[in-house]
Amino acid sequence: MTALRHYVADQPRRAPAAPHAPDTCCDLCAAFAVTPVAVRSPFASGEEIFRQGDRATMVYRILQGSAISYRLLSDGRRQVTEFHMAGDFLGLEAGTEYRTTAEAQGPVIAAAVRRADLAALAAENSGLTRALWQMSVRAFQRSEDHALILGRQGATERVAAFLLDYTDRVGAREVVDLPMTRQDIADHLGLTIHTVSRTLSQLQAAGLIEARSTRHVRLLRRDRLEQICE
Amino acid sequence: MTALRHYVADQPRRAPAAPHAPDTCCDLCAAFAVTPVAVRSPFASGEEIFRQGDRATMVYRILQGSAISYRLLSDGRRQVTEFHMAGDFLGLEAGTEYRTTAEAQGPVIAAAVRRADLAALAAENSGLTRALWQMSVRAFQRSEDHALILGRQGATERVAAFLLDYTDRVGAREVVDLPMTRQDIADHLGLTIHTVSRTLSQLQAAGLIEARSTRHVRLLRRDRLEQICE
DNA sequence: CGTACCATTGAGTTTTTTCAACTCGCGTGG
DNA sequence: CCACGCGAGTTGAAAAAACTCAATGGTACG
Repeated sequence: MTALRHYVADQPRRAPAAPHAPDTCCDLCAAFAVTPVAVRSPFASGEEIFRQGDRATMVYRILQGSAISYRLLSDGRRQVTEFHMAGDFLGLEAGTEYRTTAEAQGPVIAAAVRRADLAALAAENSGLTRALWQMSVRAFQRSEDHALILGRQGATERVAAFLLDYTDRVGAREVVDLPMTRQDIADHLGLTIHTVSRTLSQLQAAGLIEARSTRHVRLLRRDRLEQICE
Repeated sequence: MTALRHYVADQPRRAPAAPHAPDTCCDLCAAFAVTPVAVRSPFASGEEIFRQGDRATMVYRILQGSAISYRLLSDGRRQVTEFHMAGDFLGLEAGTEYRTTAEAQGPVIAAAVRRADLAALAAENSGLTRALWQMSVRAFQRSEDHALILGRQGATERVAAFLLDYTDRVGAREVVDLPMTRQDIADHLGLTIHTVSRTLSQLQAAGLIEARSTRHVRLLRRDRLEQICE
């Protein structure tokens, strides 16, 4: 699996809207290259990478596949905080405990580093420290954007924003493969599966998107989708 | 532990006037003590401390008074991201631009430090760097908690969570002074002023709170409020 | 083929918003 | 001193948005 790690290790990722600058990634990527890596991967589809409330001992980087992070209320309501893809780091923002559960959405290959090792490295490497800080700031900014959507936008705006954000992050121009279920999208956008489905149907009826299958969407009128988000 | 009391789940509490935020604060506080401080304060009530989109040149620390941070959509919808009180830092979120507008809610006295100076200090002081990182992580965690509320909780749960969070943060036992308007609360919770008002009335009718005046609330049944938040 | 799971769609209900009226407290100026 | 007006807050009734319940459709997989 070391080989696999090299396979995606220095892939520069992420396009326009997602603020994932290459420079901040480098020192972290380097850390993943040099420190003793304890890999628990591959994770099976649906397997938990870590769980909300667990002691946060490891930081992961997804090399292949995608994952989903969520939090649960006691009555089962779920808030999906983020969809992760190859290149993303997981578990960085934690204090002593993971605040979300991270679950593989299909087979996932991930590299792992002990938080303690990362901390030790960071103590000597100011670039790494900076990178860690930057990652937290980015996560904060994404979360704040998300809160704005959840607090103040309607269903159509939420779905449009999701489609744009996700396509940007995977670097897709037009056709997107959505590895998550409608339920996952709903739990991310604070809606029900029904509202998401209806909204997608309406967007298609309006000619803004084309659903080639349930998991493949084509954005026909990106401009108008952006307009919807204001 | 499943989530609830999640609003500020494991935030360290802040004391009212003397915010001795333990480890993370000290180095930052020290930075405010030693660097050339360019104070623009006092800010008049309603005055903007900085504005969304401005180049982020300064970091502030509130010494007296309270402030509110918000973001605006193009059509005027507003999302209040945070209520700030004495001891809080503003503008740390560290892009090149401020992502929110911060506004004084009444006369505010604040200390200010140039971001550049802070960065220079951080380059030599690893404790400060760590503190900066910690602040970002905290902000992220608060924002994630907020997103959970906005995405998955109803009006009563939102208002209850707000009351509990705010009283905790000011360190109030029972009676809280709310320096913000109903509109501010509504824009924080993703509701309308009407729903906030109605919900507070219902909580009072149910005997969970007592509204001594519109800006003074007494929490009679903290246990049941916590229960509402699950 | 049949089963299981996901997704879509319709109908009715609940929650929240919108619209509108009215109250309250407070400061100003007659 | 009191009337007035203004901003903030409350409350009722109607409308809109999203949710729940229920049924149907589609696809993958054994």
